[in-house]
Amino acid sequence: MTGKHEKKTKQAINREILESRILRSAELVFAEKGFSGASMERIAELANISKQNLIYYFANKDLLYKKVLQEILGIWIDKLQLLELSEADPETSIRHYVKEKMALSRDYPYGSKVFAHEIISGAPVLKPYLISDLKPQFERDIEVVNSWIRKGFINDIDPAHFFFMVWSTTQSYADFSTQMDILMGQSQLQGEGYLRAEQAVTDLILHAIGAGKK
Amino acid sequence: MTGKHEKKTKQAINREILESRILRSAELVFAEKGFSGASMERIAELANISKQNLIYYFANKDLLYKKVLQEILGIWIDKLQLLELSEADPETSIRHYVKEKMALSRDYPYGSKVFAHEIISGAPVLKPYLISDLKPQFERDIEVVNSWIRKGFINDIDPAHFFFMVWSTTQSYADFSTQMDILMGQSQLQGEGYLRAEQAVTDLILHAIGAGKK
DNA sequence: CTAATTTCTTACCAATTGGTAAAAACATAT
DNA sequence: ATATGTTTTTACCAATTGGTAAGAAATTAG
Repeated sequence: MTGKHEKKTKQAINREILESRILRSAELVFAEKGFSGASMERIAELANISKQNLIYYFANKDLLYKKVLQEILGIWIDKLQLLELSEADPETSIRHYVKEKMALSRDYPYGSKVFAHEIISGAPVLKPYLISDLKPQFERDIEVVNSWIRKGFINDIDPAHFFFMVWSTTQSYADFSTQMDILMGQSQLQGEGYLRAEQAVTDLILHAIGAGKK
Repeated sequence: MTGKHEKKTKQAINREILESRILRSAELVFAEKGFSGASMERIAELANISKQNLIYYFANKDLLYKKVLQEILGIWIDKLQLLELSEADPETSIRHYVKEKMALSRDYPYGSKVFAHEIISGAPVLKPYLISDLKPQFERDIEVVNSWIRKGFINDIDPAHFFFMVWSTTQSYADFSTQMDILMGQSQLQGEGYLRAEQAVTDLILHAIGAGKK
């Protein structure tokens, strides 16, 4: 009745801990260097184990990379299809959507960067997923926006390009944080500053589509 | 009187041709793999010369990478500071700015990707330039936008975040083209389709700041 | 035509890469 | 306590990496 965790041995517990520590290290290294630039040695070093021991847990680099991408996607998939609640009015939906996306950029910046490297490099690993999972969802979301337009809730915008704008803008707070930190000063994007960013982005996007003016 | 090209030997001409062929090849490889993932061998292969011969023209990988970045920046710097013409009204200025940025993404997609890899990786090479060149220009441009706000030409937006939105949106048409091609179909972003993208982005951005409504 | 210079090729090389094989150390179940 | 896994270490290795050194080939200048 207690699920599958009746008997968790010391080994099993340590394994979980170590595997997630490895995945975090891998995420960091892949975020900084991309797939080809990342080295197993460096990932092992960050996880405080030997390279051979790393390979014991993740048999090869491709597999480790896929696991990292998979983990990120697991988190993103939910949040990326927020327009499920299509019955809500545009302003509420979009506010929620942008907030969630900005939270992802703040809370999982390394994942976002791994993702960005992968797409920029031509999505060699992610392409199948983009086709099978993201595309249908994208088309559903476009339909939601189109219905808003038909009902006169928002301007007659191009939904696809609108989504591209929202994605790239929100994601840039993770991917291009280096540039932003330099231009604004690092402190400007921490804590309260990040809230201000969220507010600014939300306002710009709501105005862009003419939402909330009935 | 004819400048410095009175006597261009066959060698000098070939050198120029070959060097730019190498730089184009390098741009491509760096765009796909980032700095660490790119190999001199692969760059040489694309340029149809031997690795050793490549090294004869560009003594090492760091130097070649810097040259590629430098070349891109040379093109970008001009176009990135379009708000020089601050006497023009906001709508005209922004239309021009977005058009130029979209043109850069279309005409120099590889350069844009190299740039993106570099920034995502923490801008190890570009950081000094960002501080010394981009930042002052950024602050001037922010002042221009602020003056528009004071004059009541546009909404009371946050200029910094507005620029981040314009940059990330326009640049994503180069960096994330793989994703867009999958979602929209490749043909949708070629020729006429790209013009539609430009129009959509311009409209969204103009509405976002409330320009052109006097 | 010859000497000087530039370009390209051949032959290497040390360091790093991802990965294998096997035995030692450790933990668990009976 | 011992047999049975599990985890970690030690010892390698072939392939690729960026880069050097030196000579051959081609071009240019005098």
